[in-house]
Amino acid sequence: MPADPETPLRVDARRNRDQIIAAAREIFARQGLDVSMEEIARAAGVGVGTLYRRFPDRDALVAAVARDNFTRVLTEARASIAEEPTAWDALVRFLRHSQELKLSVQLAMVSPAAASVMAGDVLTDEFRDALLRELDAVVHQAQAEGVLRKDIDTGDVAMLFALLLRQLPSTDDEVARVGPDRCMALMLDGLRAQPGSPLSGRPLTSADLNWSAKRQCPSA
Amino acid sequence: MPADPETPLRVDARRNRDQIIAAAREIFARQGLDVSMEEIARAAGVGVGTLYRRFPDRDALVAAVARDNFTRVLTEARASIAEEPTAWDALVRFLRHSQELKLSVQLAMVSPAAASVMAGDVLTDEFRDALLRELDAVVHQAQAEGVLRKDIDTGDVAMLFALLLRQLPSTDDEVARVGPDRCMALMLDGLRAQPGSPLSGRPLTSADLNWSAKRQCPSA
Amino acid sequence: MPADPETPLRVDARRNRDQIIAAAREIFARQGLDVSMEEIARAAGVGVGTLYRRFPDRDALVAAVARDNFTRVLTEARASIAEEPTAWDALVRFLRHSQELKLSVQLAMVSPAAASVMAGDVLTDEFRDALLRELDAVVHQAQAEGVLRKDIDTGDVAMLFALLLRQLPSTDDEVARVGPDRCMALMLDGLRAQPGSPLSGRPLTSADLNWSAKRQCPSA
Amino acid sequence: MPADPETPLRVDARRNRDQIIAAAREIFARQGLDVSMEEIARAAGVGVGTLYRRFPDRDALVAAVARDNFTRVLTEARASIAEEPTAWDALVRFLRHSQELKLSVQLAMVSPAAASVMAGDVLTDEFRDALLRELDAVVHQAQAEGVLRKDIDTGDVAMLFALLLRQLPSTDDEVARVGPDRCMALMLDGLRAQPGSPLSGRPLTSADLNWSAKRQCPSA
DNA sequence: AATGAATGAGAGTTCATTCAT
DNA sequence: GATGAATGAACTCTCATTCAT
Repeated sequence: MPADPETPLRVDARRNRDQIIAAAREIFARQGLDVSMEEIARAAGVGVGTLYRRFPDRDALVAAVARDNFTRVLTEARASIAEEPTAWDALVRFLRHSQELKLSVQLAMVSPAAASVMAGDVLTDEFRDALLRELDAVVHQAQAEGVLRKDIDTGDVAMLFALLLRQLPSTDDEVARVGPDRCMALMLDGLRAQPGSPLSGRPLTSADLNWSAKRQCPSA
Repeated sequence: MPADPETPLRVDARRNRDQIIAAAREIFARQGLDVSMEEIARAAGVGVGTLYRRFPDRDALVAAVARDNFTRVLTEARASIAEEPTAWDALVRFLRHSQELKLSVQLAMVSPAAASVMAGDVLTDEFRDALLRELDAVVHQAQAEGVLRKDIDTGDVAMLFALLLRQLPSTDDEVARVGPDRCMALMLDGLRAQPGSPLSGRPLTSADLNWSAKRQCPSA
Repeated sequence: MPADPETPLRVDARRNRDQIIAAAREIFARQGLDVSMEEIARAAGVGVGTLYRRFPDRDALVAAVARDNFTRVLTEARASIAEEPTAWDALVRFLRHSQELKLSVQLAMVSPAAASVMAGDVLTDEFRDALLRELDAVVHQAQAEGVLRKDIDTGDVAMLFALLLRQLPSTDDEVARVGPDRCMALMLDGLRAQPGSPLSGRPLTSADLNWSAKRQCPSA
Repeated sequence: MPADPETPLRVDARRNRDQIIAAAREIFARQGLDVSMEEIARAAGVGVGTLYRRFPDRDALVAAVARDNFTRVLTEARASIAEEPTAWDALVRFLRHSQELKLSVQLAMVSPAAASVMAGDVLTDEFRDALLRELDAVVHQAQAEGVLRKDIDTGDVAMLFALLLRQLPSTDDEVARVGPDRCMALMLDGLRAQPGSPLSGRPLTSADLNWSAKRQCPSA
């Protein structure tokens, strides 16, 4: 019993943990959150008992999957910024690549059930803050570059971006493939519009995005 | 003994039925489909038994709520077309007003669970087809008006529109109020962009949107 | 509200009552006791409310059906005795004709659920006693006639007879038609056997058949 | 993960399974099939969950109890044949001992509800066929021995025998004890009658007893 | 008096979680 | 440490019975 939470897990335990998260991510993405623990354990090739040894309850597993995904998104965001020549390019690449993460990220932010799970999770908050800091920088710089319209702020971009992070209603294969790309391109054109049409309210900043905080729904 | 389904319900039965659908719509919108029948019945002010007398099972209730909403959307679409001076205005008003229906419409098209319930429902198919016909007309006319970009088609508009029909991650009140409006305005600017940035694939038509048709997922 | 239970029902009420009993008899015979009140009411062409006005609860209906059948059996028993030349012939005819009543009579005596319903019902007791009195006479006289073996009594005959009052496992049509007849003939040969094989215990009299009395199963 | 159904159960699981079947047999015999799963679980000393882990649903439990009993009957039939000096003695012993199994066997063949559960069950069919083969041999040999009347066949014996496999209306203890024995003896005398009275139809063979086969009743 | 709508207790079944092996 | 068996609360749905129309 490692009293110290920092104590790294034994290799096999670590492997189990990873397998479970991977399996859960896959299944959550494919079928939504409504899966039994039994099924996740089976997909991960372990018994339920093992699953529960790693994650005290269902919510802990969901949170872990969500955290895992935030990390991936953050990593990708940083890579985009580091490797692309302009902030606008970084933003585009980030959005485009995050498409790949769509299936999993949506769970972390979209499902009301998942959201309530994440409420108040410290690690999640940190990740989100870090992500928003990066995004802030890109957005403001893209505006300085003159490509991104000036009457918006990071919050607006993030919201638009969040919309894309949902699975579209399934259609046939071709549409499923190009549809999201086309939507994104249309959105990017909207973000680039100069002059755009007047927007109601004020630019929404990253501070306006206290996602999932102050949640009160007790049951969901 | 009204064996005939056409036989109108008794007034009180009718009232109950309406209350149930209203309550279900409200709750589904707020908490998603994952609500117990008990809870819906309570919200509607009736007993579970009554709920089940009206709707043979959970799916029947979901389907009824969905159909109810399709009707509302269709009505609003037609009103927009009839009353607005230009097709573009009609499109904008439709999208804007459908915002109000957002909470409920999403159930009909977005949730995979709901989608599987609707699969093969004749009435739903009719509503969808009627809706797409109206949308087709508006879109093409708006392009003729020169406002809507030419490299897209009804399917693209509908997809973008469908994205908005999701509940945004809840934030504080002000953001929740203006956020969707701003997103929509940005999207509209994207749809209006002339010239827009190049889009991948070909314009998606209304025929590409065989939502929920030919579904085979056995489990969902 | 007729304070006097003797007050005859109005003609239409009477007709309803009869229709309900007839419908219930039919359905009970065909599908067993496990039928909803709704279904019985529908088969009788009345609403549930009417059914409940006539029979205060489910058990009362079952009891009424049972009593109705006892009456029929008793009538047939008396007719057999009156019209047949020998007691043995009367017995045979009675058993053979009661075959026709089988489907319904079994409910009154066979199903444990029904039995518990009948427990302590005064009218049922009277009918049964009357029936046994008739049977006693026939049995003893048939013994006096020298046809029926002497080492048995009415209780034995009744038990054997009760066995036949069950629906045989369904087979194909031909078997279903002749099977019961053959069984009965074999039983009659057993009853006629002179000398028969030794029987354990003592002859069972009609007094030994306190069917369904002193029942204690509370739930069934 | 025993995907293989052959994998033997863990000892404790096995013990629970047996307890459940035993409890179910007892209760079914006493009160009929109309018992709640809760009650069966309680009688077996386990939770409902355990019951459902072992038997996916109510029908599976009924089927398991039935199969268990067919095995017992078959075993007894074979022992009778092996150990008794004549076929007639084997038949008598079999019938007499199967009396003990009466309470449970009736479930397998008598209740219409149970019958529909067993329809198409392969194991049940095998057991029944094996049982009828044994019975065929005994019956024909007993006829060769000159004890059993010649105008009947296995089907007739089985039908008569099946009648006994029902619970008699309960009476007082003494009668309940000797009653079935006396009935059986009377039946045996009927089977032995030489010459017996003429029987309608033709001898029913074991092939006539396609119990519960080709069932099509969808509701029962 | 008749009808059928409403009710709610209870049955079958699932699944998150605990615990013996 | 891992496993999967056991548990029981919760959910969906049915039906005997009551009550407004």
